[in-house]
Amino acid sequence: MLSKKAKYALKALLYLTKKADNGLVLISEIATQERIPRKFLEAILVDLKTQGVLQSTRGKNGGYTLAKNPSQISIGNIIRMIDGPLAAIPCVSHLYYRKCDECLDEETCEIRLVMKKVRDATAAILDTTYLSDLQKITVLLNEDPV
Amino acid sequence: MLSKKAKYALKALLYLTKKADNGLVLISEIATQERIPRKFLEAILVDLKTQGVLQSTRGKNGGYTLAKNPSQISIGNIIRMIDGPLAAIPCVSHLYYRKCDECLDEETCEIRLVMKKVRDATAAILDTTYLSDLQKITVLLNEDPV
DNA sequence: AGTTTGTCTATAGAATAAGTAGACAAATAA
DNA sequence: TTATTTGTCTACTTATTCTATAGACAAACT
Repeated sequence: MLSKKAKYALKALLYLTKKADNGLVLISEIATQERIPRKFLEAILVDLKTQGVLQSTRGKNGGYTLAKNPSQISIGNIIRMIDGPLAAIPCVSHLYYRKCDECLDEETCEIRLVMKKVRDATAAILDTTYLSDLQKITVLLNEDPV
Repeated sequence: MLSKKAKYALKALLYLTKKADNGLVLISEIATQERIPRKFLEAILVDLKTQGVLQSTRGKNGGYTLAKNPSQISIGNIIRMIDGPLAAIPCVSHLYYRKCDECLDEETCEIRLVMKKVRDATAAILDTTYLSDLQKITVLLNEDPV
């Protein structure tokens, strides 16, 4: 399961993608619009800033904005930043590989084989879907039929 | 992440698949061979029995065995029995559907769209892979080259 | 100097995961 | 019938992670 934290991160980034041309956006605006607990969101945004996807300024007229082009921020990486590995078991993760505790022989582990397939299928989707792609979808859905 | 419980369940079922022709298998044998805490495994097996994939008898010469053909028990359903939905967010689950708390409009939710793709890709793999398929893999790997 | 807005540190409460203990019930065997 | 073996049930405990909140602090602007 995706944590609420990761979901909030995605919502916030999507919101900032929408508002990308309007300059800085207040934490409290994002919180209200996306129904995210303010203080919780605060921590998430600081995290995303540290990871390099967000920029911020303090004081009057301050706020948050994307630090990169939305076409360079993949959904896969956002989830990794917050929740860690996409893989369901550590031994098939690419970036967070870890041996499973009880596993005797990784090479012949059947569970590993299926889970690797699942991880690869998941990564194939999430690592090729960017904020900009999702943004387009909303734009399309919001367009009034001619 | 797959819970340890689900992983233990898979390991136990795979072990029983291997031993399917040898009649009943003791909990303690599975626990030792697969390095699973005995008491914890006990609870898992009772669970799997309730769900209809295992049979058991008590007393001398008792133990556990599969209640169905390994070609009828999919990895997807085993995981569902123990961990619940395969989907990363409740609103894209088929069997455990639930509206997301903060979601204003499910129809236009971009996160939902990507996560649905991921869920479908995952289910496509896990619901078409059966214990018998994984069993074959081990058999192949264990065969000595001619 | 005052106001606005993000930042940092600490903590708390709830839920879930992981594991343990011990009495109990059924099947078999002596 | 009694003893032994093996699964079952109930109740905890412990640890970890998730979700969220409070409040002091720091920078930017007016």
